[in-house]
Parts: sequence; C-alpha cells; structure tokens
Amino acid sequence: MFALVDGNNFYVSCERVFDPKLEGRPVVVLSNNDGCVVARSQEVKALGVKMGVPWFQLRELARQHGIVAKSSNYSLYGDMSARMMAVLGRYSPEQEVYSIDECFLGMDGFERCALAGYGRRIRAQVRQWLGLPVCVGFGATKTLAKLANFVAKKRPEFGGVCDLAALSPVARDELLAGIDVGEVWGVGHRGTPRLKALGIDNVKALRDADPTWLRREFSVVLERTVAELNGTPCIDLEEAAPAKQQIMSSRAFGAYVYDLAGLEEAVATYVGRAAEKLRRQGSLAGAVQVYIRTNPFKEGHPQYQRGLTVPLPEPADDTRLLVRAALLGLRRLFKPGYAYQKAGVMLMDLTGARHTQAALFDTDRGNPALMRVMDRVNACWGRGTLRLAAEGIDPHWRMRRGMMSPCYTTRWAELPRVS
DNA sequence: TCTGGGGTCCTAGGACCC
DNA sequence: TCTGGGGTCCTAGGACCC
Repeated sequence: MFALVDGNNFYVSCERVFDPKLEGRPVVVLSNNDGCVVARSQEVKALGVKMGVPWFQLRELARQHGIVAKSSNYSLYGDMSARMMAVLGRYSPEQEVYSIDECFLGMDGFERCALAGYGRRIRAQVRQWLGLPVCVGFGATKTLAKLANFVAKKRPEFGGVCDLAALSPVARDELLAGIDVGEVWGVGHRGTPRLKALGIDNVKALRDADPTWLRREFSVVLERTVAELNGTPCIDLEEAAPAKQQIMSSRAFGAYVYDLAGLEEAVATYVGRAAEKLRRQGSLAGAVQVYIRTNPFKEGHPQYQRGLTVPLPEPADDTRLLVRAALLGLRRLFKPGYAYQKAGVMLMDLTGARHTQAALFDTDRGNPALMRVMDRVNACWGRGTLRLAAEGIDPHWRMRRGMMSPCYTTRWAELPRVS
C-alpha cells in the first residue's frame, strides 16, 4: 500500500502562508524571467488560465480580474518543501520525496488502520504546522495512489483524502469510468489522443484493456502502467534518491546577448552551478556539453541553435577544468550576428569518484582542496561569494525577477514581522 | 517587448565485433 | 543462382514526469 501526499497549488500556497491577503484572490507564480505561468491558484484555474501560458499574453485578463503575479522564489519553496517532507516523514518509516511538492509514503503494515482517517490526520497536521493545504491518496501501487490523490483533489465530497481500496468494486468502477484517461500517471499528452482513437477514453477502459495488445500498439511503459492500475506493483518506492546520471544548468537570459564575451560569462556561471551539484553528490564528469540558442518564438528573426560535447581527458569535478572544456566548446559553437536568448551546460558520463579511468598521459587533475574550500565558503556566505573571474561581475544578462516576495524562512533580514 | 528548468527511460538504427 | 547468426555500444529522438 502506498500514499501519495501532494501540496495543492504548492508555490501559490507558499506565497499565501506569509501573505494572507492573497487568500481568496487569483494568484499566479511565474517561471524565471517572469516568463510563463508555472503555478495557479484555484481562482486562476477557474478563469481558464492554462499551465505554461506566457505572462505577457495574460496582461489584459490579469487587469480585469486583479490577478496577482509573483516571481518564483525557489529559496522559499525549497525550504517550505523541506519542512513539509520532514512532517510527512513522521507518518511512515518509508518515504520517497518525488518532487518539490509531493512524496510517496510506504503504507505496508498500515492495512489494519483506517487509512482515510490517517490521511485526514496528515492533512490537518501539515495545515496546522506549516499553513499548507495538501491532499492524500492511497492505493495498492504508486499509479493507483497518484490516481487516488487526483480524486482527493478534484472531488470535494472526499474532503481531500481518498482511499481507492476502501470503495466497493462497483463504486470504484463508476469512479474510474468518469476520469479521463489522460489523467493517469504515465499517459501523456501524446498518448491520450491515440488511446482515445482506439476507444480507450477513461481510466476504467485502460485498466481493463489487453496489456499484450497495448504493448504492441504503444510500449512496455504503458503495459506497466496498466499492470499498476490493476494492482500489480511495477514501480518501487525509492527511498534514497539514486545519484544523477547527468547534471544540467541552463537559463534564459534577462536580456539578449550578442557577443562571445557575454556568453562566456554565462556558460562559466552555469558550469559553476553544475559543478557544485556534481561535487555534492560525489561524482566526476567525463564530458561537458554546452549549447546556445536564439529565441525560437521570435519569428522572422535569424535563428541559430547548436550544442557540442567536449570530452575531458580524465573525469573531473574541478570547476576550472570543467569551465575550460565548456568554453572550448562554446568558442567553436559561437557564430556572431545572432541575438542569443539562452545557454546551458550539461555534465555527462558521471562516475563515482572512486571508479575512474585514469588518462594515459599526464594531465591536470585539478585541486580538490580548493574546491572544498570554495563550496564551504559559499555554503556559509551564499552562492557565488567565491567564484571564478570568468563568471563576470554584475552581468547584464542576469534573469529578471520583478515581483519576488522576500525569502521569509532563509534570510535573517527578510524574516516576517508580527506587530 | 515579453514564452522555464530539471530529469529519466525506451526504441530504432547504425557501426562494429566474432 | 546463391550471401548467417549473434552480440555490444553509441547516438538521436521521442515520450514521459515535476
């Protein structure tokens, strides 16, 4: 048995905890550079605003309905998430943190307790301790727990908690027959119309479809999903997150960049970020991929987009070696005359620091002690306190965040005041 | 004027090996 | 006139998730 606990409109809810005036008002949270809508309050969803819509296209609607927009504040959401996960972890010996706003809990051995009541306790405690609304779904597989959570969210009569196994078979069938097949975890926006064309348009129909036939028509992935819908677990709980196989860092610029020097600063900055994550998980990178692109939405303007992978002579985690490789690649990619909108780097071929293939010839192995000092200073004094000169000073391409709330829970100077 | 940032897994096809 | 069988590894592209 699994539970899935998921924050409702998570980013918006985090904003509301510290700014109660936002309660009951339509609120959106925007992506980096205040680009698109990435979180919507219930009031905004009711207005028909879709996920991912560019904010500038909503200006008029926002004015009419008084929609409040906030820049995304990941320091705040990340910290609130950590607190929420700590509370939820008290409710089971097994927890998988699945994303910033949801986690699975292993419920084996809880069969004898009335799960719905347990779910209501979870909900009430998160609400009381953190001020965040969550919904809880229970199911015999992760896919079913996800589905139960969806029901808990969408059907007010469930009061935010749904245990699918507690329903009678008839009631369950009726419920599943009323849910669009596209809501199933693992059925995406491509698969949905294809399934519907074959006559499978609700969850019950998918559950009862022939798995062998589905595997032939679609993939082994969908076959597994169907098994999960039938109560056969195919996806395990992953308590400890496995080490990443690749680490990315990329950003759209706050303003177009035209020259190589600007791109070099950005790429060096992103490599710095990625290398920090790399060292935190104790890995070494075997290659660095770098890419740049113009704005694909800007029709009628010259477009250019290219990436390049630069192998390292020996796996490394020293920012300076990684930056050197990335800049080597960037200089080969760069073509003048374009308005660049985004750059990114990806650290690939990651290996554990203990299992590396040494280079045949003598090579620069970097300076681990220096990297440790850099990471410690930055952990203590804030990101970028100690960094490479190549990253630039006060770059003009830095992202725009015009509507950001304070970091209430992570900066002393920005603590909320109660008077 | 203005359109995000991370990830994973699977499959097909090509190159190569014996 | 006729040209095998069994593998691995790599890459690109697609689909999915949040």
